[in-house]
Amino acid sequence: MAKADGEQMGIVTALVRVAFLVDAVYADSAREYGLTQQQGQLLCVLMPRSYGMGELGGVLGLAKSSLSGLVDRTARRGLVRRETDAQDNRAVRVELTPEGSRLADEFYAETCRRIERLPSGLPDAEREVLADLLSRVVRDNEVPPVFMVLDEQG
Amino acid sequence: MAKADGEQMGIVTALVRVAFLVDAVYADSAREYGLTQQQGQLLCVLMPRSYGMGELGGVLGLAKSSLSGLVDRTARRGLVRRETDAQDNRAVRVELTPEGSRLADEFYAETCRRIERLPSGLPDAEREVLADLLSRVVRDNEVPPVFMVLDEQG
DNA sequence: GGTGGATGGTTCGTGCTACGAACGAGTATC
DNA sequence: GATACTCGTTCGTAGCACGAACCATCCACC
Repeated sequence: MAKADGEQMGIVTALVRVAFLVDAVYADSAREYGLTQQQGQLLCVLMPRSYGMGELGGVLGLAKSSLSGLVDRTARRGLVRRETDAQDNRAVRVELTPEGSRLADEFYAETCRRIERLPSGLPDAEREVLADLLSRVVRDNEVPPVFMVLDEQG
Repeated sequence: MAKADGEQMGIVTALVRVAFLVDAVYADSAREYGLTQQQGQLLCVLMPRSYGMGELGGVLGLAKSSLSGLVDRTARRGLVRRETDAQDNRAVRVELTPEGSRLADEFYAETCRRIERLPSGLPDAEREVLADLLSRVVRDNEVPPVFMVLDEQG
């Protein structure tokens, strides 16, 4: 059943291609702030609060050693720091530095502007439907909070 | 306006989190076939036809040097090969080997199965709406064919 | 209190991946 | 024939991924 403006792709192809698109926009936005995609992602996750390494690894889907490296490199940039956990001397909590928080805010805001443009060809009502359907997919699949909901900011 | 099962996130957050989800599933699927995400992506792009390096770089969004490296590593695996372009001796065309084609088919089929499960919590009608809306976002943003539409296969 | 297992995180080794600059071979234009 | 441009590779560099091994700390059990 071809649509007027070309054959419709299935849900699978549409999801993969949209993911590719979002990744590209996200990576371009990060690059503007001198960040890699992974560093940007780390900063975004840390915006609401600090995380332990175990939980952070779970959210980002990274092996422990990968996360140690990512935190090392980002800490070396002065954007995050490790604090000893008062309740468990084995653990550390990772949090944004003031510089990291400032950069995260700017990166997050700019990334929101860019991502927001992607569905701008849809009428408002359809964009609302899209947001609802995608939100339910996110919830059904228990996607971790890799990007803040807009009103979560301080 | 909170939904019954939690506050709805905006379109931006939903898009980013869905992309994160799809990426994770795609990477897991690739790993099952001994592929990295980028190698899997390369194989998928090459399924319909061969590509020149310039065009391939454009589709995948990679620098020329990055693509040379990716093709090198994948060729070393015996999954792709370079052919001299008959019309331009500077150029090469990259195509799947028989082994690469076989692996690409399996990887693609399995990835389709896994991605197809993601929106399975939605009723059929809503999934159809989601496919339509996402397809339009893909078209509006001129996303390159990084993943085949299902009926394109031979 | 001592012991053993589990947990939290780091280091190491290895390979993949990204980019810009520079380069060589081939093509197109004058 | 000379020059500019194109195509793709190589080089140098840095980031990033994982599993194995390790060390320090915590907790349960005796």
